[in-house]
Amino acid sequence: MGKYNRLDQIMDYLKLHNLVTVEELVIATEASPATIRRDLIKLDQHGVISRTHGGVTLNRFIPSQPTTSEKIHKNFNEKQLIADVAAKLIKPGDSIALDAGTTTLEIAKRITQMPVRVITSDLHIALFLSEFKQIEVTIIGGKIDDSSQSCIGEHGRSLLLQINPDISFISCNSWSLSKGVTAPTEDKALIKAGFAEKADKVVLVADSSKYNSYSLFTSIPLNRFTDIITDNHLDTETLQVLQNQIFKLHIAS
Amino acid sequence: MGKYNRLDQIMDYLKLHNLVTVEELVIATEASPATIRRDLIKLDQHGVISRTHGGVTLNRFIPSQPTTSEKIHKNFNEKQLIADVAAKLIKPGDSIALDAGTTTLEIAKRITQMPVRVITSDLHIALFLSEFKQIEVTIIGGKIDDSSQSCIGEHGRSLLLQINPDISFISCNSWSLSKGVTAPTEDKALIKAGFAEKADKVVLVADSSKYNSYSLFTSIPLNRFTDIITDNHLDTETLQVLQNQIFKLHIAS
DNA sequence: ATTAAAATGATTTAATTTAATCACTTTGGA
DNA sequence: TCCAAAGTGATTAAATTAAATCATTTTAAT
Repeated sequence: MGKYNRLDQIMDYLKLHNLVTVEELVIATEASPATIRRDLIKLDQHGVISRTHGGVTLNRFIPSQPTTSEKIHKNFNEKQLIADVAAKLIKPGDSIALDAGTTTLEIAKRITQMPVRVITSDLHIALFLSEFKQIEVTIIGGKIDDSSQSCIGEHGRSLLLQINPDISFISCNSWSLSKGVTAPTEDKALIKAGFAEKADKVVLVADSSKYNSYSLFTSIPLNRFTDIITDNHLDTETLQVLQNQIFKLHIAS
Repeated sequence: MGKYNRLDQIMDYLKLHNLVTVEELVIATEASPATIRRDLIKLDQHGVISRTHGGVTLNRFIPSQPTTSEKIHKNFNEKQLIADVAAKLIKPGDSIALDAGTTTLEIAKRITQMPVRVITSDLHIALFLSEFKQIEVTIIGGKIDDSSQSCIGEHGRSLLLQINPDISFISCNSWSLSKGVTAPTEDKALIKAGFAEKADKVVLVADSSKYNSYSLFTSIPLNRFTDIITDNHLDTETLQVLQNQIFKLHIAS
């Protein structure tokens, strides 16, 4: 075979096979076990796979104890803390909307034992939560955006505009007081805005490292939110400004 | 912890954790390694998990070499053969619709390297295919049915009625000449019917073991199909009858 | 063409996991 | 209450995997 590079070969094999042994990969790639192990160490460091003594899997975004690389790269702890605070806002019986993202996935992991109704644009969240009987899951539908593996487009947005959740949790890659929550594409911005449209409480979950950056499309002005949950790394100046806004500011720590 | 039975505890832990070691489960359940291994053997025999030397994962329906129990329980080989035939009907550039199910998932696994557009109601298929760059994926959206982890309801159906795929692949749990394709709930029947509505080719993929059984709701009459793909275990009498119908009968073997 | 650097493969050793066995405990009738 | 059966835990031996080391091959630049 060996038509393209071995790391891609390994990744493709993992995409097709769930749980895999080193030996399987040796056969699939026609490389030696030593080489495979070296490759797996690399992939592990990138955080895309999980390893145990005899097994390898693709990380399907359900990891709870994150790989070391994940901890380093993506301020994991802050997201955990933010999700803790967010989950406390949820009561049994609530209808909640979950935007796509890793922080909202963390929220999802905290409500598995609670009877709630969830609407989401995120395939991982939908699939994950659908395994728990107490939870009724709705996915908004539409074209799948590769990078986030979530739904975009008018079809899904129209559903968001028909539904009135108790709480809507919105994540973002960039937010600021002047430009609000912004998104890199119009599609994503429209979906995010949809999440903010009909909910009783509209909650932003965003770590401080994303504050004061922005993308091309403004999605939601900050004064649309009823609550903003972030971590304790904002400087005191910004903190004071944000505390005097219409929304309630929660500092997770 | 130990409030409910250990097997459920293990399953819940697996739902949350992707790749797991025996030792982790020992800690989570407060049982001995020996007991955990005995439990894992049971779960493996039921086909719900995969094991290697040091690792355990939940089967997330992407297995390619199935567990032995799967082979026995669910006429796996027939589905493979049917999917082989089905995949051959697909050309690069096609728009195809995939109903929810394991047979259609097998079809999905055969088109990962082909540039096609896919619309589906199945969360597993959507998530799986969204990992491949060549493929544009759309999910119909709506409430998630627990048992099949696929979308049901009017919202998704409305999208199906707006779209005109080249080929629609429909699976089923029961089919017969007199009652057509039937489904256990009205919701599921309506979605299946939606898949048959606008497609150029409408293809039934169904193994012979499901022939001449039926559920409560008729979804699609057989004469709506342009092609039916099944295995070679139909008796000669039925075979003759089915060969003289309006659809083209493919026997996978 | 030559050489240094990187990547790979093979071998041996160490670490880890599993399987098998047996003793002990719990459970559900008689 | 007693007993049999099933389930559980601990121990040891066997099997499997990973890590470390070194020789070999490939690669890329001069």
